[in-house]
Amino acid sequence: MIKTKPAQGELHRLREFGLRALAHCGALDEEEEKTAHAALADMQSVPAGHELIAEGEPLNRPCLLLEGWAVRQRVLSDGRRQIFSFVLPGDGLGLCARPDGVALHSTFALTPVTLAPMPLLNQRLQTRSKSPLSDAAWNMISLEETFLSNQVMRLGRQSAYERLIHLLLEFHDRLKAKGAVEDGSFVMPFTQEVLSDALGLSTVHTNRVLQQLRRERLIQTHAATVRLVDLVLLAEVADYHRSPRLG
Amino acid sequence: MIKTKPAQGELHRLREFGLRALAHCGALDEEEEKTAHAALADMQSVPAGHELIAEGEPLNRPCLLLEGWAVRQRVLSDGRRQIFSFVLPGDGLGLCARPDGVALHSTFALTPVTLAPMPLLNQRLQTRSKSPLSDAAWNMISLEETFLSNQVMRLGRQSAYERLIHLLLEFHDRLKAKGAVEDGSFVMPFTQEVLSDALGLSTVHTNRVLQQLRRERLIQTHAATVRLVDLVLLAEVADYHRSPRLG
DNA sequence: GTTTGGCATTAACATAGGTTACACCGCGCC
DNA sequence: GGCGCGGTGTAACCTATGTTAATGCCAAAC
Repeated sequence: MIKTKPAQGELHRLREFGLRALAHCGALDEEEEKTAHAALADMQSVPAGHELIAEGEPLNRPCLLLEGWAVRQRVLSDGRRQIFSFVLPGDGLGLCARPDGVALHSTFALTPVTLAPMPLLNQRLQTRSKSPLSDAAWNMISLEETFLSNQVMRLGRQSAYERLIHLLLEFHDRLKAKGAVEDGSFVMPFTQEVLSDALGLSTVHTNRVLQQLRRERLIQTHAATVRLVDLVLLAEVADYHRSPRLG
Repeated sequence: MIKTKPAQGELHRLREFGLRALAHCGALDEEEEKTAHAALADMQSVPAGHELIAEGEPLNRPCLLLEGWAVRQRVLSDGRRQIFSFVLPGDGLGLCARPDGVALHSTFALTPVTLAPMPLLNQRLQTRSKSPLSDAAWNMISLEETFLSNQVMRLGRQSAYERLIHLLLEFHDRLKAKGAVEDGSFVMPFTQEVLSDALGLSTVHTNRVLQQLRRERLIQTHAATVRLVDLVLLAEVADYHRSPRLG
C-alpha cells in the first residue's frame, strides 16, 4: 500500500484535530494526552480507493481517521456491493472489543485519507483499565453498533425517501459533533453510487430521491456540499432519533 | 413478568442441553462446569410474547436460552417492525462486551421460553480472564455480529427469494450445530409474519416466495417443520457461506 | 483547446414486491 | 356440532424501485 506523510503544515492541524476527537469521547489526562500526541506523529496518507482493512484480517492495528472518508463494505460474488457503515474524520478504525477479533467487512478509502495508528485504543479495550482513553474507545465501538442498528432499520423497513433522509441526518449529527457542520451544511465527498450502495438502492433511484428532496426544498446541494434545510421536519419524516452518545 | 419453573422431568434434560451448548463454544473445565451447573438450576419459563429485555435496558443479566425462540427487534413509531436477529435454544442472551452496555434492541419471546441466568458469562467478558467459559462468551458475541452482518447484506442487496433462502440456511446451520436438525429438516416455531419482519417483506410476498420454493422442490414443509432439500444448490443461489465459527 | 472519461440527470419501460380483500382451514371454545 | 379466530393461501391490482439507455456537463489529461 502506498503511504506518505502529509505536508508539514497539515500535520499540526491534523494532530490537534485528532486530540480533540479523542478528548470528545472521553477527556484525556496528561499522560494519555502525551502518548496520544506521540502516536499522532506517525500519521500516514493513503490514496482514495485503497483497502485499509481486508475482510477476515485480524483487528490488531487500531487507527484514528484524521482526514477523508472510508466505508466498511461487503461484496456478493456477483459484484453487488453493500456498504455497512461510514468512517468519518475523527472516527476510530479497526477497533475491536474481542481479544482475537477479525474484520467482518473490508474497509475502503472513499477519498484520500490520513490516519494515525493508535495502539493504545485496543490495549485499553483489552486490559479493561478504567481511563478516559478507554472510555473513548468504548464510546467509539458503541457508536458503531448504534449506526449499524440504524442501518438495519433503514434497509429493512424504510422507503428510499426515508432511508436517504435518515442517513443524511446521521451524517449531519456525526459531523456536527466534530465541528464540521456550518448552518446545516456539510461536505459529502463521494458519488451518488456510494450513497446507493449504502442505502441498497440503484443510482438512478437515489438520484430521483435527491431531486425530489431538492424540489421540496428540504435539502440544497452544490458540488459535494449538502445543506439540510429543515432538520426538525426531516427528522420527523424519517423517524430519526439523534444518538445520545454523540454528545 | 410471569415466571415459573419448568416441569421436573424437563429440568434435567434442559440442564444437560445448556451444559452442552456452553461446552460447544469452548470446553469447560471442572470448576466452571460446576458453577454453570449450579446456575442452570435457576432456570425460569416465560410465556410467548413477553419482552425479555427492553430497548435501552442495561445489559447486566446474561442468560442462556434453553428452550424456545426469541428475537431482537425494533419498531418504528408507525408500528413497522424490523427483526434484527433470532435467539435460538442454546444461544446466549443479554451478553455485552462493553462495561456499561445498554440494549439497542428489545428482546422478545416468540414462543414460550426457558432460560437460565448465567452471570459468569459477563463476568468473564469483563475481567478478560482467559478461560473456556470466556471463550464461549466471546464466541457467542462474535457469532451474533456475524449474523447481524449477514442480515444487512440480505436486506440491502438480495432479492426476496435470495433473502429467504439465506435466512433458512442460517437457521439450518445454527440448529445443526446444536443437534436440532434431522436430515435437513428442523422446526421453525413461528408465523410467516415473523419471517416477513425479519426479511423486510410483506407477509403476502413471504408466502409467495415460500410457495415458489415448494413448487421448485427446494424446500418441504409440514406444520412448523421445514426441510431444506438441496443444501448445496440453495447455498449457491443465495450466495450463502457457512460461518466457520459454528464449529 | 480539444479530447476523454466519470458522474449527474432524465426518460421510457420493466418488474419485484406491496396492498387489499377474501376464501379456506384447523383448532380451541361454548 | 357450531362459532370465532388466527394463520395460510390466492387473486387482482397498484406502485416503488430497478434497468437500460441516452444526454449533458465538467474537470483532468493531452
